[in-house]
Amino acid sequence: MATYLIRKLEQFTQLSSEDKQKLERAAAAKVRVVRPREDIIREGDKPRQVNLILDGWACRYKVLEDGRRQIVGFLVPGDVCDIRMFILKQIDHSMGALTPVRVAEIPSDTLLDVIDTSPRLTRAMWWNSLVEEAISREWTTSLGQREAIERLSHLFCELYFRLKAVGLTENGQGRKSFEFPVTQDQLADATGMSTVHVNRTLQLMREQELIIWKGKTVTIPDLEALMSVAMFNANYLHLDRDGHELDANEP
Amino acid sequence: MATYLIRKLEQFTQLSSEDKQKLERAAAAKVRVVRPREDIIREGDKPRQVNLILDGWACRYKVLEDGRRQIVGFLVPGDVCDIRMFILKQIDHSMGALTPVRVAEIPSDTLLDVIDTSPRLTRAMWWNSLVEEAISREWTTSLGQREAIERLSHLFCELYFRLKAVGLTENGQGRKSFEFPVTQDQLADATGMSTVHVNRTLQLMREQELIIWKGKTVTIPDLEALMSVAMFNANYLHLDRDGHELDANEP
DNA sequence: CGGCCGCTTGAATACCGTCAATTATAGTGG
DNA sequence: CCACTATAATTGACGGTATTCAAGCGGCCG
Repeated sequence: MATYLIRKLEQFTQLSSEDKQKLERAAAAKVRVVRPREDIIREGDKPRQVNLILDGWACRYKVLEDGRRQIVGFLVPGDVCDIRMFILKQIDHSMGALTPVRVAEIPSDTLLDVIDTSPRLTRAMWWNSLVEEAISREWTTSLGQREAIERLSHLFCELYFRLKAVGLTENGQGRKSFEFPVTQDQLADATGMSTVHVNRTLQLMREQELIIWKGKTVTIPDLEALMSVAMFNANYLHLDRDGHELDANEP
Repeated sequence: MATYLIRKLEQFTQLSSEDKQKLERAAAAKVRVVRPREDIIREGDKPRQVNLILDGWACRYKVLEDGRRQIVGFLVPGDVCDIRMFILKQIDHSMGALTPVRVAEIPSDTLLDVIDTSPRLTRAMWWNSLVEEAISREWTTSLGQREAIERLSHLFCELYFRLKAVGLTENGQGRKSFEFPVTQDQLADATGMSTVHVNRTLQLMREQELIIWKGKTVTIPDLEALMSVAMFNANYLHLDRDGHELDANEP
């Protein structure tokens, strides 16, 4: 159940089988299914438990008084939505399902117990938080400095690397692809662009063979080229096993 | 020395005198002075210790390959730059001084000891991280959805509330003010606008009496009005003592 | 097969960026 | 104390990127 989370954390350090079992047990407790367009949790709610995305896509978003909406991050399998947020009276942003989503509802205490009794897991979860913060800063940078085509390219790069880390990409004859069940409207809300401009920029990207997007599958024919357009530097995702000295010593 | 940090944390929960002494002792260890335009820490560096801003203004920023720069957050007295970042091989963004800055260099272990031996401080520092993340999301929202005048207004609101929390604002006859030693160039880098447009938007804001900016002092004649233009909702800063049930029981 | 949702297109326009030059302010040294 | 210099703020003109509005197309699902 917690396979994706485990895979992700192992980008930082190799977990022990005990670590993994603990996570599996915690995640197996209670599973909720959220339908597309429904919220997993809504701004103003009192946080109750930790939500772990088992399957499907969701997003974090904020809504302004006048209805303008900004998606501030995508949530994919393995993402933990709101660890430690239970200390707040109310949550400050919403999380909504983009596809049918299976969410593990883990009592905060349970998860903290699991994490805090293993120094390795403690560090791995710190790492996870640090990466999330870095992603958020990168979004700010994209929205502030990158123009349309760079911004979209950067987002596709981010998602490719994140999905690769949890094993949700394919790699056929050098062309990398992944499921991308997001509409152009949602892409517009995420990049701070109008839908029309997203559409036109995507056409440009297809012409330049930066991406192929058919149905719900995105293919990247030439990752180097896409990264170059995006000025993408993967360092901020910290996928190079920064915590290898903590690796569990198992066969 | 750690006065501002203590004041900030007490927006979440009342600390005990022991908590405060521990923080004071940790922050007194080693103090470094960084001059304007110098970096406190640079992207790619190996994080060595935790940096606490004692005095002065700094910012977090990212630089793209072609030199474009985005400021992704302001750092003011009481802000902790990089707690827990020492587990990473290299840091993913830079922090630069905007004014002369006094920084307390706290060994990571020292700070973790202090924090982890007091459940109250543990929670208070969680809260601090959650607020920083929320601020980052709000910047993304501003850059994505708010137009120029709203964006600048929102930033002034954020800074007013943050500075008020650490006691760095004045309140003369209903007009709120604070030191704001930031140039229009830097403001442009922070809001993702050109300097020219920042300048013109500020003129507009002065005409509408949303702000008065003389020398290095910003005055807000009518906070309600500014908040309204910015569509500012202070909830995300969580300044309403969410952790009051942890309050230390002291006179 | 009809309807809805998402994608696409065109035209007009607004917002904001760039370039380049000028004015103001502050810090420095004679 | 004042000239000198660097930095910061301001202005005008122009162009480009992106938004808005509105309409048409197309595929998927009941």
